Amino acid sequence: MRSAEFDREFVLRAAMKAFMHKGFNKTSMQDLKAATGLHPGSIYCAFDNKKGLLLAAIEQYNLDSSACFNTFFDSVDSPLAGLTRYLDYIVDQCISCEPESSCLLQKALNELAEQDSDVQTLVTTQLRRWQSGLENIIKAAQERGEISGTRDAKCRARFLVMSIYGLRTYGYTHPEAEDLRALAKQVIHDISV
Amino acid sequence: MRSAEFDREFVLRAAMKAFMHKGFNKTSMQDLKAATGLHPGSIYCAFDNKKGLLLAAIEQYNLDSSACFNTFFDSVDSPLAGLTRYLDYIVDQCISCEPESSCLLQKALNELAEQDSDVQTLVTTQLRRWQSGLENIIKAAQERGEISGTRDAKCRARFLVMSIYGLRTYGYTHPEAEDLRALAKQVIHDISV
DNA sequence: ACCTTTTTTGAATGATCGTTCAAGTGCTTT
DNA sequence: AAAGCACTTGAACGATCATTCAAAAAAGGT
Repeated sequence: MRSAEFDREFVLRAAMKAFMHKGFNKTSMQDLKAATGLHPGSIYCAFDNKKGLLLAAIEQYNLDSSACFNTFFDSVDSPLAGLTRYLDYIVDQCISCEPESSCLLQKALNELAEQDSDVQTLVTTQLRRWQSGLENIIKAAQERGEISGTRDAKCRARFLVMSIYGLRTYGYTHPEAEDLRALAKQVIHDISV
Repeated sequence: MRSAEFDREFVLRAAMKAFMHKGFNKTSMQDLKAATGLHPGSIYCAFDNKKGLLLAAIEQYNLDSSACFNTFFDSVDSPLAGLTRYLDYIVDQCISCEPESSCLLQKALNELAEQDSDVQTLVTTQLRRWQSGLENIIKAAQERGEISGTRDAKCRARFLVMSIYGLRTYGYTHPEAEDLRALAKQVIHDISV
């Protein structure tokens, strides 16, 4: 046996960035070779094909961003404050206008979900996981009385996911800090009441 | 002089559909030839190149959907009722899961805005127009007392645009009528209060 | 130290891409 | 009716695409 030389996480993060910059179809194997440092043969050996690399990159994206997600709720203070910080962070990403700060799941969804059922299935699974993470936070906030119980947590989590999608898309055309922060603030308010 | 044989609107609507099905990059000139019935030479003669056809299709999309938009507010009854019907219509589109019912502006934005400034500029312009249309409706609703004046119309229009983006994206992963209708209902409520 | 096994390498492949162009076709004007 | 011009046609172009493969390199097991 001989173990692979390349660092899998490094390669997947590089591929992630490449896909976020140009989208799936516009990113060529040459681009991926340049970004990852892997020759075509190695990519095909490790990930089957270009789509396999995308699927692996999406999984890595989910690992990374769920780790990031958790940092907002690790500390001991209120879940609602965590949500507020989380939305602030997303607004920061929108303002930065860097393709690397966009959401790979959303990009893949818009470009490929209607065409490729593998991508559709994987992205849907990952997004459901994220939504249920949000649902738990909301539930905790409701138990603390920070968020009203007039609507159940699942419904509120759905609204939050929808709003974050919307915020990111809106940011593409209108990346102005003040307005995006006001939108985020209203989302937090509408979630709480 | 000799006038063009093809029906420009028909061609642009056909191209629209093709782009909505596969996205810009994945739609080949062969696809466009099949969809529009135009040979490559005619397309290049009339629209310069593939991107030119996309830009023209986006403009046609805007004409069509702003005409459609107006039908929801032509009648004499309340602007708020119009907004409700409009959101219902968008939810219907989400539920149908037909690529032709998606939003070309949103697709183009996600796939190309970060890469191509012509597309970015055109889409941003069109979206601003749509937003200001919504703003006028909201203003009218506020004058009638249907929507509270605690927040200004521009801010509410922004929130509505954001929510509709979000709704459409959310629909890709979760096209279930009941849940989407509940989300739309909450959006209308949050807009009004 | 040698042999097996696996990865890496990078050139080559056939397919398909967007685009061009010269010949053909048919209005429109004179 | 004839001539001119603009549009249509569809084959051909070079470029680039995702993918393959055989040779070279390197690690592990004995």
